[in-house]
Amino acid sequence: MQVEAEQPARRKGDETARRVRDAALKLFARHGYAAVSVRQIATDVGVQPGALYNHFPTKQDILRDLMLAHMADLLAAWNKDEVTRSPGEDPLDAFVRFHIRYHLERADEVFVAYMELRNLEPENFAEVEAARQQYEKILSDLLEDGVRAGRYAVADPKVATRAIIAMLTGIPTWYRPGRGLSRQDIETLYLTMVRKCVAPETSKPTGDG
Amino acid sequence: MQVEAEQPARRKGDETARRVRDAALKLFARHGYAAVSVRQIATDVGVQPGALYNHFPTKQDILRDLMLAHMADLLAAWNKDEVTRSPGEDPLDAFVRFHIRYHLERADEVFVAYMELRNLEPENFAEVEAARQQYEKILSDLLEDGVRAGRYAVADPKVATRAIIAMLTGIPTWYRPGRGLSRQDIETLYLTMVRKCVAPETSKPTGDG
DNA sequence: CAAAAATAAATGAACGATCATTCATTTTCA
DNA sequence: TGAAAATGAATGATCGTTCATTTATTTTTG
Repeated sequence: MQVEAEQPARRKGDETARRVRDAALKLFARHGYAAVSVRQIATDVGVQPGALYNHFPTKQDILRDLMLAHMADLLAAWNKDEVTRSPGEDPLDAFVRFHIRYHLERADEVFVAYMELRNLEPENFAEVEAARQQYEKILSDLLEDGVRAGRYAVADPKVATRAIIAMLTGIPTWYRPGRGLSRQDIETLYLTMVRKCVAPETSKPTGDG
Repeated sequence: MQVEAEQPARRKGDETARRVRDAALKLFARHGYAAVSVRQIATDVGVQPGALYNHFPTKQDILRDLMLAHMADLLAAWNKDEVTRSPGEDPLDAFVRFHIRYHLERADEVFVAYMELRNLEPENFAEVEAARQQYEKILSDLLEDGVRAGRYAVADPKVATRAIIAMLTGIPTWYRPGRGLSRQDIETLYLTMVRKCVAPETSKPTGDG
């Protein structure tokens, strides 16, 4: 007898693996990888602990899976954004908008990907780190191009990249959609700040010190 | 407050407690609170696990101690900075310089204070959070004053506060003194970016989007 | 100042609980 | 019917913490 309506066409095993990922993501985001037990994940999935090992060899592999998938999704989403967007748009504007939207949509993934780096075994860390650098390179290339073209002015594009990404990635740590500012407000505010930050025509220094 | 009139003078015991804090700070910064065992801390201190409980009632209290002390030190350091600095200096410049210097000097404390918030029990979290908001208020007050005086222009000082602090606090996650840029270089680069970010005279928008 | 009493700190061994993981067996389902 | 999935129980290891006892230091005395 069917307890719940399930999609009969879908392979059940894939379904469980997906639910493991979902449960682990939420638990890791809330409590941290090291503080979450395999038993907690299993309980959330509604299964015995041993059953998880039909889908993931170890707890570490669940984390690895989540983080690599996140980085791959992020890069894929950027590539898709690049081809979809209107050709005249300023690349930095596009990046900022993309980054904010993606990071607000996938807050848990982003949070885990940042916080749990140190809990990755070395080889897994190296993979994730490579993807992270790939993503950073998008912005720094874009800044370097803009500097060459005279559209932006930054003394050190690599440092500016770090600064901008830190600024944007910090948003999900405090912003909760639905109360106060809208997503659009956030986009506008940060877009303005980032633009000014790299603007070629500096306003004069405050000059009273 | 509580009346602790008789202070038992400085004893050797304080020394062990200090070593526990030092060891715990380094271990928590490197591996995370949840991933570090009391036994590891005791080993680093050079003592048996049970001996730690002569100085801290629980593992949680070690974390609480580290985080509250960090926040208190941070606020105290700012107050000291405020009275020491030259009176003509722009307050935002002073804040940025202070924040960068302090956060580069105390990288482990800062990292733990940020990463381990979720491992604090509720009442401990509330205390730390209150101090954090107090520190944020320094910058947002300063921005609001500057906006009123026309020295800065930011649409939302609270958001700008978050953005600037995220940007600056991100520095210790990638910057290692001694190779490449000097601390002075970092200060200059970030000071320039922050100034531009809040500058009252905006350069014209890039205008091709 | 030295002996005795009091206090503090550290030891070493243990506590029950929980950890990630394994596995023989049973259930599920194409 | 056969393979994948889940169970339920167990593994040894490690977790934070406790505790009776020993060792070290400080305070109180004569």
